[in-house]
Amino acid sequence: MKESDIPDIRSLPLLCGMADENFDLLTRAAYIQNFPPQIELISEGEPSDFLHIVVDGTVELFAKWNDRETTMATVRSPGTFIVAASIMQSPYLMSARTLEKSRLVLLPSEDVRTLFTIDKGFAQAVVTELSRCYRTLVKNTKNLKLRTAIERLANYLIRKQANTGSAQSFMLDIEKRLLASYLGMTPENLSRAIKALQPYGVSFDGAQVKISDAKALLGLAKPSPLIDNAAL
Amino acid sequence: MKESDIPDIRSLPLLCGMADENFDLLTRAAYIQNFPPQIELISEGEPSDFLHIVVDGTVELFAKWNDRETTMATVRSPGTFIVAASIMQSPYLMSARTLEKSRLVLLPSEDVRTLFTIDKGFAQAVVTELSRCYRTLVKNTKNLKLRTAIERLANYLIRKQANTGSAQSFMLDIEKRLLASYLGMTPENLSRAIKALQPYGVSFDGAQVKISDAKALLGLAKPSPLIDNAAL
DNA sequence: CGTTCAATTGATCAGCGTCAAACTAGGTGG
DNA sequence: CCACCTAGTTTGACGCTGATCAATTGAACG
Repeated sequence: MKESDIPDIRSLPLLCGMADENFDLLTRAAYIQNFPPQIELISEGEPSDFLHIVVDGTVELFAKWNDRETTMATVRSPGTFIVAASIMQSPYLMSARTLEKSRLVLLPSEDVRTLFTIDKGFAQAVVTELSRCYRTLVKNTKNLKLRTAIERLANYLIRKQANTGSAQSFMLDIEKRLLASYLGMTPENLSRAIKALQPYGVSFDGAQVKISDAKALLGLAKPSPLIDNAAL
Repeated sequence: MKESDIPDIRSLPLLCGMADENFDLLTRAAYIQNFPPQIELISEGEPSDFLHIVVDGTVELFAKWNDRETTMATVRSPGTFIVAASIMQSPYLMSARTLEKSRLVLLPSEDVRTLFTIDKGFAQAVVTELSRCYRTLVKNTKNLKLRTAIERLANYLIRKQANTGSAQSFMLDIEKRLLASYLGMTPENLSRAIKALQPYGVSFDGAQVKISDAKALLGLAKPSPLIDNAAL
């Protein structure tokens, strides 16, 4: 790892509570790397050699069985993945691929386990991050199992609108095919879901979205903090 | 907590690595309780006051939204639930109910967080347990999203058979309606799945199951360690 | 201009839930 | 001993959700 990379990662949630001497130890063992989109970073079944931290970009976690494939979660900076596999010294249960140009830190799993026992701040950060991952997965699963595709889209738009200043109009910042995957549906189905939201005052013009009747959309979406609030 | 309860719980995976003096501290704060079947232990949205440990019995974790309900996981002894919520001081994301007569230990979340910082053995056990919960949820989600109802039943039967000595015939140890819920389907659908397995040499007589052509069943089920192996 | 790939649209189908009805088995009380 | 009740189970009919396949449109780019 180069000197110049260090400031970028010192402040990551997982590492900022760590004692300086331990952080130095870690940086000597860690890698930082840039990846183009659509690169498969890890494959399920492989031994978990590295804990991955997303510094920039987006990574999709997915799983396969018998020629079928499903998206399990999407990790954005500053998230991490495979904390659990690293801790347990067990094989990956999911594969990961970049969705866009991304920058990752790779920490050798062995060092993660060592640091966990010698650095209290890091131990605290690991357990917090692991809890966050667990709860994110629970919320994701609830979203998928309890809501229809249309309801998932409606809630996504409401969250997006809130994140972009609550203006009536805003831009989608990802391709629709990726959005479809992120929402757990096919691109065809997303097209239909978009049309199905028209009666609720939602109109699309390319990547431009306009919500003209927020109340009607809320009535359909029925957002719940126990599913939609990322901070919880 | 009574003196007589202590031996039962000293050896639980979450507690056995703990220093004696810390364990004593904990037992003075913890509760141990028996519950009849079908009792709702916690409800999603409530503050997470206690970490729960299943000493005996079975607990179902489920979630609701907008009058719909879905099973998220099933916890058997010696499992735990709501570790993540306890650590994060966040509200429960799932509700829990007993499926059968069960015996639980309740540890106040505040003590869990305190002990985590002062007892290394406990910290290690917590992070291991949390990782296990996470990975169990991932496997569960893969099972549900990648397999059809029939395939899930086939894999369940194969696992069950292995657990009961690999005999050709064995008994289901739970009601079919509970099995249906555990496998993420309706009782009606389970009935149909059972019939659909007949061509693969599986016959039911009440709770008695007979697998006459294990090879055919395996060909359908295609079990994978990354989904079906509880130890991974 | 063609080439390419995303996005849309329509037709069709598989999986599974819902509803209602029939069937079964295990108790209970006359 | 039998009629009756209840709850779990099974069966059939039906509909909804969403995937798949194929064809078309649209937009970006060399």
